Formats: sequence, C-alpha cells, structure tokens
Amino acid sequence: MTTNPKPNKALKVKEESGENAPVLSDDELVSMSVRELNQHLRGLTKEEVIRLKQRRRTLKNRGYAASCRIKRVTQKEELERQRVELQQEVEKLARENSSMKLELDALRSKYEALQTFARTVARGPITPAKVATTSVITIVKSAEISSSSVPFSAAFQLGEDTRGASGVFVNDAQEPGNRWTVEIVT
Amino acid sequence: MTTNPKPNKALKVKEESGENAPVLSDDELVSMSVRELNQHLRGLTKEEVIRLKQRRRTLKNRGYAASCRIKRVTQKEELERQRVELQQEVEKLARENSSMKLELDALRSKYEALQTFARTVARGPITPAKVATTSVITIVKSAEISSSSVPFSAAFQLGEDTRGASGVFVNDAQEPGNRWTVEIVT
DNA sequence: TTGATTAGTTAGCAT
DNA sequence: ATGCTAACTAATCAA
Repeated sequence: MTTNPKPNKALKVKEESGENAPVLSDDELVSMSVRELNQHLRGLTKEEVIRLKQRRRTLKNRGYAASCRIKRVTQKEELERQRVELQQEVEKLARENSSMKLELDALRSKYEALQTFARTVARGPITPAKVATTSVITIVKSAEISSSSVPFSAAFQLGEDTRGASGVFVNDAQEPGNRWTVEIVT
Repeated sequence: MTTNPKPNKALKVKEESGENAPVLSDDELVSMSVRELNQHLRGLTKEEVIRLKQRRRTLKNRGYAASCRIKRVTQKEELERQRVELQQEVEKLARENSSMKLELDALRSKYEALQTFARTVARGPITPAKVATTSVITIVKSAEISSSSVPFSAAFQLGEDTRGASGVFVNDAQEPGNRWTVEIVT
C-alpha cells in the first residue's frame, strides 16, 4: 500500500470518471494548474471532484515530503562538509603556529648570542675604565596611539654607576618632536 | 486514522478477545516479552493471534520511528555543536598566530638593530668625525599611565645624515625593563 | 491554497 | 523476531 498506491487510485479515478479519453495520470494531475484542473473537472460528480482534488493534494504532499527529505540530507551533508573544512583549517593554523614558535625560539637564541657578543666586543675598545654595563635599548616610535608603531632598536652603554649612558642608535625618519618609548632590556 | 488508531484497535482487540480481565493496552502489549505474549495468546483464534501480533509489530515500529527521528536530530545538533567548537578553535589559533607574527617582527627588528650596533662597536670606538649636530633629548619615565612621570634630560649628538646619533644621558633609578618616552627637542 | 514539517504507517533490509 | 530507515499519508501550521 505504501510503495504503489498510485496505480490503484489512478485506475479507480479513471473507471469512475469514464468520460474523457486521456484519463489523468499522477504526473499530469500533480503538475496541472488550477485552471487546467477545473477544465478536467467539468461534468464530474461532486464526489468525483472531491476525490480528484484529494488525490491531487496527496500527490502534492508526496512531493513536499520528498523535497523535505532531500533538504534534510542536504543540510546534514553541508554540516559535515563544513566540519571537515574547519578541521583542516585548524590543522593548518596549528602547523603555522608551531613553526612560528620554533622560529621565535631560534631567533631568541640568536638574539641572546649576539647580545653576548656585543657586550664582549663593546667592553674592549670603548674606555674600559668607565664602562661597566652594556644595555640594549629598544626604542619604539609612538607618534599616535600605538598600533602602527615602527619598532626599532638601539644599543647603549651604561655608565659604571648606572646613572649615565652613552651609545649609538640608528633610526629612520628621525624628526624633532617625535616620541619614543624606550625599553631598557638589560 | 493516523493520529489515533490505537484506541480503535485496542478496543477491537478487547472486544474480540473478551476473555481475560486486563485487556492488553498498547503499552503493555509493546513492552511484553515474547514469553508473556504467548501466555496472553492462549485460547485465541488464529486470526486474533495474527492481529495481536501485527498490532504489537506496529506499535514496536512506532517506537522505532520515534527513536530514529530522535537520533536524527541529535546527530544534527552534535554536528552544529562541533562546528561552533571548531570555529572557536580557529579564532583562537588565528589570534595566537597574529600575535606571534607581531612578536616575531619586533624581535627581528631588535635583532637587526643589535646587529648594526655590534658592527659599529666592533669597527672601533665612536668616531667624533661623524658627529655633526647636538640635540637635547627629554626622557620621561612612564612606568604606568604617565601622570607621575619624572622628566629628565640628556644630550645626544646626532649623526650628520640624521640617521645615527650618539650621546650621553643620565637618569635616576635606571632599572632593566623600565619604559621611557623620549622627545627629541631639536 | 500552497508548501513545509511532524508523527504514524508500511515495506524492506540487516542482524 | 527485532531494529532501523526510506517513502508515503494525513494532520497541522504558516504564509
């Protein structure tokens, strides 16, 4: 009764109407416009009209149910697709992340090594008597409210009593009135 | 016929059997074991047995259909939950990523500056020949949010091309990690 | 009226 | 026999 109710009912209607030659098939009936349907309804019993309309409604519902199922599985597939996509993105970002972490560590090591070297070198030539400490000062331009600041570093040698320092720094676009933030690293 | 076939059928069975006192309710029938069912089947017509078994099957199927739908929506909710979770993870990783990128850039700048300094120092002591201009630099300690800052001045000699400078400055309580704002007056 | 959705029914497959 | 699922039907809701 579930798999093939169409032929049964179709035959029923045909027999009962028994008037026009091309008796309505399910496809015809379901895809007919209301106007067309009314034309086919001429000369039919009230009961027959009702039955035909009901069959049409049932056929329509069958289609609605089918599209509803299709929609359901489509949405599910879409969700699964997104899940795979997001998982891949997570993996990609995680890879980038760990490689950057490595790069950062490596650079830190290089930096510290260079720092050690710089101290060693600076201690020699430049008046060994007064120089007691060497510091690296990071100067960050802060013209506005941070954000697009151009970091830039310079090195200074501090005086013996840590109350004086001299050094050399290089920067670009050095203009009067500019403001910088200085971080004394060591 | 779809919404309430149970009471009808249940009554039918009751009336037809008309033997045992507690006529089977749907709940009883569907939750009964096969052994129990067989006991209730004693003294019934073959047809009645078939009908009862069929009703039991239908009731079971009703439950199966319900659990099937529940499973369907549960899976869908689970997929959506995972989607949200993955999206959050992506955002988190992206944030970590960009902050590390910034850190990396800053460290690269520091590294290059230190490199420049190291070359300068290694080349020999500060060469007075290059100094062309003298500037006064005001350094203001800004440990917190300005306000109680202690201004303090120092003098620097700027390089001829304004791309290099060397000088001496004095400050109080010079500690590693402090932050300063440097204003180049001239 | 039309379309979408839910619950119940049946058929069919698999265990 | 039991459980699950697809398709269908009817009921119901919304536009």
